[in-house]
Amino acid sequence: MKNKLNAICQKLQQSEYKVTPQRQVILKTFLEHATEHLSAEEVYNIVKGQHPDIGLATVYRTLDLLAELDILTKINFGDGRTRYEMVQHEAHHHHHMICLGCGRVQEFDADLLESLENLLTRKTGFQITDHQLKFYGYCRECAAKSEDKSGSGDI
Amino acid sequence: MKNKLNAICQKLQQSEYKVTPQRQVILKTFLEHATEHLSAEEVYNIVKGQHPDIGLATVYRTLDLLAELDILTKINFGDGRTRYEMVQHEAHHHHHMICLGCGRVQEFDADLLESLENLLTRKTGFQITDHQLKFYGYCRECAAKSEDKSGSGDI
DNA sequence: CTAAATGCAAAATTTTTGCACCACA
DNA sequence: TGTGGTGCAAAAATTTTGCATTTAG
Repeated sequence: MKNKLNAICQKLQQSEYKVTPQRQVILKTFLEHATEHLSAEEVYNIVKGQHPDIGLATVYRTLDLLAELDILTKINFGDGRTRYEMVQHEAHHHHHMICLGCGRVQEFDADLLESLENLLTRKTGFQITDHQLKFYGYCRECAAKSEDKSGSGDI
Repeated sequence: MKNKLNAICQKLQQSEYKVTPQRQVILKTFLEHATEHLSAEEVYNIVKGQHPDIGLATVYRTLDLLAELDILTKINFGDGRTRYEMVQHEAHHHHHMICLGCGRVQEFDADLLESLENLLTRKTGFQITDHQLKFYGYCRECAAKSEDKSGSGDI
């Protein structure tokens, strides 16, 4: 974990950006919440614990910067705020299953898209650098609940 | 096209919603801009031509309603506003290729995800009702442009 | 030392809400 | 005719920006 933080700080320095304590704390937050998809405000609240007088604007600016540097990715689950997660370059592509019942977001891995990407590039000339796949539906628990009601659709 | 509008209006009536002129004009807008991905404000500006004293709030409320009824889908391309497009139940699932150079959004069809969905449901119990796949990269034109610069990465 | 980064507060944007009035069914 | 829908304006929520001050390199 420390390694990763250092690696990213080096990346910052090499890009002529300064490694400020604020930026470090924000990065640490993402490393320590690797499974979550934090919004700017959530990051802000977590970070205030370790760096009480940080400003929300700094959080926004840092998230923007880190996304620009391909250290974070923006994601949007449709809840009105932009969320961020660390890019895992080594790891397999992972995607999201968003439960329409309880709103929980599960992840799964899949590299099955690569052949599709190649096909698309051949057919359209579009050079793909990244993809994002989301499945919407109902998680096991919510699916079980709505079976009780044996309804034919929305409540 | 008229058929489709009528079908949707019936769906509204059956759900005990009223078919107001505002709702009709908004629906017509989506039928006439089938290839675009309109935001609330864009819809509002288009619709004001035919119904000058419509309110932006009504547009938001109508888009919400239509999304709830599964007539529209919300999409988010990361430009800070929610966009909408008509759901095409008969048609194949289509997805988006978003150019990071010029921002244009192309579409493509693919049903290749179905086997993946089945696998996931078997493994996780997650009942999938919909999916969304986005490819990010560079369209043919932008890819050609950046080849000139023969750069090794970001500018 | 100096350009970049920060904090604060104000502004800009997008979306939601309260309420009196209107109109579809 | 009555309830759901609408317009307006105000509020809420999220994100961006200007500027004086601080700080990393």
